[in-house]
Amino acid sequence: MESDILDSHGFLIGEELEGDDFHYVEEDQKNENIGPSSIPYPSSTGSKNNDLIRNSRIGELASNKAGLQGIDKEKVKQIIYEASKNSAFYLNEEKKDEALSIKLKQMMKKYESLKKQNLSTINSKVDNLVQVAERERDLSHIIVHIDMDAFYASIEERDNPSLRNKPMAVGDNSMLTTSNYEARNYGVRSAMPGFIAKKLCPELIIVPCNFDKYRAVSKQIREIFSRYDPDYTPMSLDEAYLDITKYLDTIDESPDNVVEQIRREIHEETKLTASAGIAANKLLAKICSDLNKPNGQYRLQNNVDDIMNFIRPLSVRKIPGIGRVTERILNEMDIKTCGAILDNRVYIHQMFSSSSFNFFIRAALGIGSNIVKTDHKRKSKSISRTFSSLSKPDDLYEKLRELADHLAADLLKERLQGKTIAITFKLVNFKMITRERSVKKYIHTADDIYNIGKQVIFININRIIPLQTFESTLITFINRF
DNA sequence: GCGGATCAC
DNA sequence: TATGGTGATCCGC
Ligand SMILES: Nc1ccn([C@H]2C[C@H](O)[C@@H](COP(=O)(O)OP(=O)(O)OP(=O)(O)O)O2)c(=O)n1
Ligand SMILES: [Mg+2]
Repeated sequence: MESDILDSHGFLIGEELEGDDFHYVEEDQKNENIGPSSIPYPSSTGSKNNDLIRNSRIGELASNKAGLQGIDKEKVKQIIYEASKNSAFYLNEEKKDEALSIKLKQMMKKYESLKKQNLSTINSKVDNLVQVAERERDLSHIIVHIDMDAFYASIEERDNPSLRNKPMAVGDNSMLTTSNYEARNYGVRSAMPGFIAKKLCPELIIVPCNFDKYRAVSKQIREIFSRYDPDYTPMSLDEAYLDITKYLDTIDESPDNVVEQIRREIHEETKLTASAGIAANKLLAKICSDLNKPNGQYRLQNNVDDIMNFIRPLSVRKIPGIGRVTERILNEMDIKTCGAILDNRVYIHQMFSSSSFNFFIRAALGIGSNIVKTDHKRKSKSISRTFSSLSKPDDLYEKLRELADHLAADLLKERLQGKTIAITFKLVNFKMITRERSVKKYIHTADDIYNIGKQVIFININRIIPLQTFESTLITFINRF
């Protein structure tokens, strides 16, 4: 029963590794071009379909993250929709949305039947599980999450004062990595195509990425972090967790003052601003770092009452690991806030896997990992490129050759070898196909990668053209030498 | 072990 | 004209 229906959507992504710590991302971006983006949010459902079980990725942008005071969210949605509709990208989003709606309907059937049942026996069992979770609460650490403000954009503004006080974004006409706060007032956001952003804000200035600069600044701020916690955990170029419990023992200062000082040092040494959250664990610190952004900080006291009062009214979407899809699933069950997660714990228990249940409950209780460590072993190394569509096998092989060479060079830098190779194809209709293959011997050379990739292409040639994006990943590592 | 989905930045 | 790149996890087979 656990979660037969909910099949795929993988919740848990971050926290649930929990016992240890969050995941961790190192030196991102290598791409020269422009790069970035992840899961675009494009469109908006300008066309109103009354079906509530539909609309996840469509719209929902104007998240208020930073401003949007004066702007009309509906207008923004409309403009994005007009610019997106009928595009291959948008059609694919609609298709994914449709598939999700079908799953949701199934889930709702189960949910409705649960509501009719007498769950009193389950009830006490679930309450017991909540108590077990509660026992894991640890309020003995002071954890800080630091997050630079509009990171890439702030660096570009710093280095080119003519960009200041104007709506500006970093990327190119195809994709933006981030925008400054002025641009956010127009609805311009990370992972938005530049050409759409310009419809929202015709005066928008778009500057190209300089990843080397961002990496250099990242190095600077990490050095500052190390002064306060040598074991700090970097989560990306602009973000890290620190456990300043020990540091506080060495001085007579409040957590707030220490964090003020960290942010001051960042500003003095980089001329950039950061925001921070201070709380008992990583989950809460992360949520807090967003509250007074930009250039602010927020302290949540290590106190159960304060924590519960803080988390109860929070939208589930604020929980790291609950994204667009999971939010929509929960909303279907009338669960919009963390408090509602607790209220509906029995249903959550019946609807989801036990690990998902634990993840939701812990989040709703404000319980999270407080383990902050630097050590990290990568589990995969990948390279991907998007290009104008290709259909001739030989062209695909040529692309594969380039990627294989590049990947092999990267592997060499870290002396890595692996025994599983994954090739991901993104078709021009944005459908993605992954084919993975394990080999007996560890591989690391460009030729090995190329030869395996070539077979994979050959076997799948009919379903992967015309091709738009090509990605090659090596997994299952051990070190060479 | 594989393939699709989700999530973060 | 045009919707990224990198790394990780979960679920159902
Ligand atoms: N989909 C994304 C999201 C972010 N980034 C890059 C650009 C950002 O500058 C940087 C940090 O991401 P954040 O989510 O912290 O966003 P910002 O720092 O830009 O803004 P803020 O933290 O003030 O909201 O990562 C990216 O390339 N692609
Ligand atoms: Mg940031």
